Amino acid sequence: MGVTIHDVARAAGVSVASASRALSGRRKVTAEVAERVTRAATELGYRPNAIAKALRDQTTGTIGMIVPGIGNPFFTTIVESVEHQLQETGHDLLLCASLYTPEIEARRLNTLLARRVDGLIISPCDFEASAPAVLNAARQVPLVQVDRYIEGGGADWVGVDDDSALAQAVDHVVAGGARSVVFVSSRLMNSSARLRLAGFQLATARAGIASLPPLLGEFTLAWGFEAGQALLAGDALPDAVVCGNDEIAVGLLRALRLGGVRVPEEISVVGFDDVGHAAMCDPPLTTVRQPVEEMAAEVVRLLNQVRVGDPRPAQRIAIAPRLVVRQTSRPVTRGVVTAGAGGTMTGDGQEDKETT
Amino acid sequence: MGVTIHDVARAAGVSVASASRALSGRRKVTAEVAERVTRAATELGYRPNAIAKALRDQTTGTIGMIVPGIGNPFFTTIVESVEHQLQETGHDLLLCASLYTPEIEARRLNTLLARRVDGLIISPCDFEASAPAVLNAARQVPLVQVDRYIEGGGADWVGVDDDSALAQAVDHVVAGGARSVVFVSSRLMNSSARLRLAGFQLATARAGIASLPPLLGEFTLAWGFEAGQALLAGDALPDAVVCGNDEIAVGLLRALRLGGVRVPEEISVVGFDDVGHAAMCDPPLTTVRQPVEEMAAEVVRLLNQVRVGDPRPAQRIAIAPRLVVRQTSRPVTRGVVTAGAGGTMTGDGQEDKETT
DNA sequence: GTGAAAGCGCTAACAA
DNA sequence: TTGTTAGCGCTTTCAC
Repeated sequence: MGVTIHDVARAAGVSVASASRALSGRRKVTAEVAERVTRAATELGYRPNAIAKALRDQTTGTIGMIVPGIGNPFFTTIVESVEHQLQETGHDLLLCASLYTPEIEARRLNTLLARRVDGLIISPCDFEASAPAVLNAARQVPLVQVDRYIEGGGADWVGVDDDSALAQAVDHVVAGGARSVVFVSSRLMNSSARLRLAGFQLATARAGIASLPPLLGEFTLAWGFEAGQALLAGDALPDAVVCGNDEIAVGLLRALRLGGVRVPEEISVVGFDDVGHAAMCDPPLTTVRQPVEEMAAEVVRLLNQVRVGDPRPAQRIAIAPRLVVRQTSRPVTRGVVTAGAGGTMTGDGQEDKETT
Repeated sequence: MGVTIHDVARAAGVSVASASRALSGRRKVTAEVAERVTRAATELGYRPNAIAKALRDQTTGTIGMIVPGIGNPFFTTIVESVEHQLQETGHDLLLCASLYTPEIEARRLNTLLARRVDGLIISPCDFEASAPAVLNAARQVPLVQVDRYIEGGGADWVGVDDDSALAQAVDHVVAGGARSVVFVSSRLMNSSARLRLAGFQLATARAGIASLPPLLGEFTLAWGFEAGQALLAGDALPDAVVCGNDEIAVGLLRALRLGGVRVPEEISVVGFDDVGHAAMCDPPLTTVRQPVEEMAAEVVRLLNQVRVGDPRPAQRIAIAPRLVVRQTSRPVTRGVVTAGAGGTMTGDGQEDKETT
């Protein structure tokens, strides 16, 4: 390291100001100077020091993002989409994981703030415990929550319309003949878990069917597997299971398979997210697809629009998801029209039937 | 933003130097001063500016990491492990994805270098095309490659011993009675694809069995599915398939299932990586587990030991992996001892049998 | 033990 | 158009 703009200026026989102007191209210099400077720069292997520029400009060209865990495919998808959206604005992404721990989350928030990120995107791990640190951060820098959010509505949020999602899932299994449905999801320490359970209960009530006690653990394969075993150990299987995410659904499917239960003949299973593996598990998973790319676009849009200290009310943007019908749910027996629900078996996701 | 150390110093009635000393605690100040400064800092909500500190110290406390794609679960696992290892050293991770594109990779490398990361961890997406940018970066800052590497051996590398891995996989299916084996993997634009194919060919030659022409596409579910269909369309199924990663294996399994082929009765399938889903697919996948945490530890160790400009030879560290036998491969019929290979069906990964 | 001041690399006033 | 210079916030000599 070590060749600075001074070195370039000296080599080109001009002042640092001219070198800076030539390099940035944002101010007029003679073609001659421009030429000499650029050549000197490449010859010396000059690399602009983004740190110095950031200190001078009071802006880093950096957006910080904190998600609970990068192991969860839903979060990696949303990270990818955000990164994709950020390309447009020329910002770099500083990604952190909170490991589902409010303390680590708060620490990450602090280091990102210390690094003077221009904006913050976060999916807070805990509905309550994450609140102080998130609100404090929102006071310093534009901040948008995605997917999960903190209590009190003090900061902007973009996510999925969980009520709509669960209504679609429940209505679908009911249309397939289910009369008893159980919800398998995460414990209620985060907003997603809360909203989805609430949406589920609303949907079952409206459909007039039995809502059995929910099984709440974690958003993981392991918990799905465990919950499946618990179901098998119970007196009678429900007609359908709706899951809080796809990981749970896949684990549950595995447990049911081991228990010799046929899906969807004996029981329907619906997931949530539509991660990559959903179309490749066996049978391919019927699930609610999150509109990840749209969510990411909204997040970035909101981030650019936020002004710290501006007392405008917090925005809340809930995007409607779409049910993707595959083969873990029984075909519709009445009411809803679903083209070719009993049709050919495909696993490549190309011929998924989607409700409209 | 905006409260600086000057503000703190003024509020505490001391000089900025004393404030700095008190805050960092790295130099002596009277208890009285320390107390006044810390109180002023908290009262004003002072946040040290890491950018200014970095400029002054010529070190950012930051490690840059570039992987081909964050959607591939193997890379997310290694990222998590690296992040975990970095906790110890107090460094933050700046994560980027190259999206499997050398041009994007080179750009990421440049912005990371501009941000003056203290070190670089990279899994170069292309064996050849990635080389110039990676070598150039290695000249500026400590750099360690992980998993994939560039041609010519010009930079340190930590990865898995692919020869050992493929030998274990091939020997295992051969021990189960396979006489013809096909390798399904990625095209040879990256080192992993090359090494694994080479390891496969070596292993089949040594085992004295038929090595059919490999099927090379991408490290994705979709390619695995497609390759499976190709296999089904062929004249005769091989006795076994060894895959370049687990994604391929899962996609392939799906295609075989749709084609009505029973695994492992009619054909054995072995994956590579042992990502989370491997234990939960159907049947649970026999695969070679990458020693990810050890790899991450080695990477970080190497990174701390690298000195730019130091002409020591490039290190190459290949860690031996371990075969995890689950249920996509036929039980051993002769030779190798594998405890309980015909035993109970479990899917939770707790009772996986591992070769020793 | 404390304070004044230099300087990290850069850009934008301000002058010329 | 070009050069000189101040200053972003911080830490660390160097005097005292």
